[in-house]
Amino acid sequence: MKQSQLFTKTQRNAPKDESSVNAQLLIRAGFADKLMAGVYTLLPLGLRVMKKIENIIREEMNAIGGQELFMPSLQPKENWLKTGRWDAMDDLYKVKDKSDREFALGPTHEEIIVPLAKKFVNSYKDLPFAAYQFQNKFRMELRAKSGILRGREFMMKDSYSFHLNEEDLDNYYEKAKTAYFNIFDRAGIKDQTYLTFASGGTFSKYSHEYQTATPAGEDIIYICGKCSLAINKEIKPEVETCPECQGKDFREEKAIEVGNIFKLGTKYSAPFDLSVKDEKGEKKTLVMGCYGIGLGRLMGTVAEVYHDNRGLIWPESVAPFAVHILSLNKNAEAEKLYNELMGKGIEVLYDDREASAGEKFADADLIGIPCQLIVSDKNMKENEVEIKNRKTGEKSFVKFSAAEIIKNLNEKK
RNA sequence: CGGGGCGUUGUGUAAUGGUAGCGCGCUUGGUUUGGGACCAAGUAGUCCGAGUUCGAAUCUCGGCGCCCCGACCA
Repeated sequence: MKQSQLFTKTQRNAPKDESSVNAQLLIRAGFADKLMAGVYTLLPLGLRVMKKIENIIREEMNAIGGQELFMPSLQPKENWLKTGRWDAMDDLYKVKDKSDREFALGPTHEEIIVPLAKKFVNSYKDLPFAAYQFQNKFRMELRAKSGILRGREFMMKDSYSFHLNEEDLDNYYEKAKTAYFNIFDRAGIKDQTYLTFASGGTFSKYSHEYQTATPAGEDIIYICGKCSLAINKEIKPEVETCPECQGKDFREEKAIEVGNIFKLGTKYSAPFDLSVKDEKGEKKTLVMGCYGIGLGRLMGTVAEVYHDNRGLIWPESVAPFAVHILSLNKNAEAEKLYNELMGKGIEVLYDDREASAGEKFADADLIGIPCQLIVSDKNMKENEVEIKNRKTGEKSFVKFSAAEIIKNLNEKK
């Protein structure tokens, strides 16, 4: 994409009403715009990052047999009454239509997927299965905060698995754990993301959170020095030794909860009487698991983990573009290179604006595309392109040819 | 929901009772082009409502909004 065509612009100053790093940088660089507290528009650059994250998650969910679907946000009150959450959940958005009929704006989708499963699942032979979606969730947070990390409307991947018995759930749950680590690995934050014991399991004693250690985190976790499993502060008083390795050595870190998986048991299947006949003809209420990842929160977390004083530094896997061409001259070379790279399927942002070199460098560093290609008269004298790594600042010069550039990029992977 | 802070052009700020000013952006013209260039001329603002006062961005009351701390967060 040509940067001159991009309708968003960078801002030199951070907005005064944002103090979190993720919001300051994402807004300054033109990835997001705040509509109101806890509600953000994703701008073209931000949406590209979100789609990258979404695709990583989709691939990993498909790999463990997840089937993608899409459920509504506007939901009938009756379903929520059935589980008791119409009254019990105080962050539920409730809306009325003209005839005073009430609806919920979905904060999660157990109330929808369980009745849905009931329509199709009749036999133990239909089990197990897992379904997932990417959907905006609505939660009436009393206090939205930390930029895009805690919003009132936010994109979430939620999956639900359905099983005949606990053993089968355990089996799938372990697969989900692995898939989640793959996701955080591919998003570039594996090294600082910890599997964390937390409260909230209705079936097992604990649920599992994926917590990414960063000073911007809202949660406090205790990381076992021996096996790197972590324990959320909310349950630490109950847990003296590491449940995994019996270690007693913990270090405290602030962390962001980027994912959470639960064994739900029959908590939601029972109210809707979601059951099948087993091999002996006996009625069995289904056992469920649920698995969530906040995509916006993941994006914000990556921003918190990867930035410097000049701006964002995206991992290649989630960067809005693979390369950023900075044209410092008025000749046609940069445009040619742009077309050639695009022709080879490379995602390119091309800074073709009438702007000073310094402004282009500053904006490129702010936007944080991992690889900058600098085309200038100086470099063209040698018939070269300068390749600059956003993260390390390392520069290399290669022949002015798309093939040479691609070769160089591949060598660095 | 409790506590604290804040609300001035698109954005960041100054003006503490007396002419709403500055940087950036944007527009026009010209000169520039390897780390947010320069000159000139323009553009645009006191969150909303009430009150005090000769006079309110400034003081008072109410509302709305935003940020931070806490509580809350299947």
